Amino acid sequence: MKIDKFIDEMKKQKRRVTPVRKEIFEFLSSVSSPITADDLVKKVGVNKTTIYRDLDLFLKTGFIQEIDFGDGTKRYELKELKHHHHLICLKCKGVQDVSFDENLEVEESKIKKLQKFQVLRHDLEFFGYCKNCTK
Amino acid sequence: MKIDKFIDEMKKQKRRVTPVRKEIFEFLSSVSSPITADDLVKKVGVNKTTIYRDLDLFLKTGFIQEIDFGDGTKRYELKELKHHHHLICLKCKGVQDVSFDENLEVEESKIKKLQKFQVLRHDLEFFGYCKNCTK
DNA sequence: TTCCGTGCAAACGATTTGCACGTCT
DNA sequence: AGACGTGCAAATCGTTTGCACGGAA
Repeated sequence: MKIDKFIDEMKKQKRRVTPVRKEIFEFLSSVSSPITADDLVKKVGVNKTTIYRDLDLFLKTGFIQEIDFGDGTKRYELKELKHHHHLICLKCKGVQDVSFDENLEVEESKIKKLQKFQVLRHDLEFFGYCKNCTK
Repeated sequence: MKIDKFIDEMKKQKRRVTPVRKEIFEFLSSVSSPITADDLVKKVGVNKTTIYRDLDLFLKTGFIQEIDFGDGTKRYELKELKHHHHLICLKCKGVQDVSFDENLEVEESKIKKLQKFQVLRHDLEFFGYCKNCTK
């Protein structure tokens, strides 16, 4: 997402576009894998309370999404165009994206029908070894 | 799983089958949704350090699996016969199981071929509203 | 003036670690 | 004896809260 669109959207939602928020957004734009709050603290050099609060705001306003790899630390990435999942390397901890041509909607409609459960979203992560770590 | 099989397997792996471990196992057998370490502390009445250590052991020995719903607390359940996923209600926090007839192996082999990533396992959770909470 | 954004310190909740003691083999 | 199991207190780590200050609308 372009920073201009971010600014417009923030203004539309009556949120202040501060230098700190721009920096957080820019850093999120620059990375290719989900990052932790602590990554942001180190890179942006802002108090962690602010980082957590701004991440919270970005979640509410829909700019980012939260991902949980099950290691006790939440990660965040820009909510981009395409719905995708993650391949997480158990050795080097690297992350790649993967998208399916065929998605899980078929399963979700079955769930709705058979179990009367209304699915809003799903999280799917794959764990294993990446190209470099397989050897 | 029957307690006898648990005992046999523990012995086979040269682990001691203590009263505490039996209780933990029994409680895990009795519940229908994944439980937290704290649930066990309350129910079994054992020190939390012991709970965490025995859960760790059970993970290593393969009796249980860890599930992360992204709420900052890990949950555990017996590793049963059938691979399944969870439907998590955002309102009442209830959990149901769901299994697919068709699994994700097709996708996993594609991942292996296209991205040279060796998938060992995946985690898939669905979030939404259960029957009662939908109204 | 009244929100809103930020920083700092303290609080919190889940999990882990260090150490002492007890128990099974 | 020696390895393993448990309890207790303290430490750690990620995240949240309370409060004060400063700036923008």
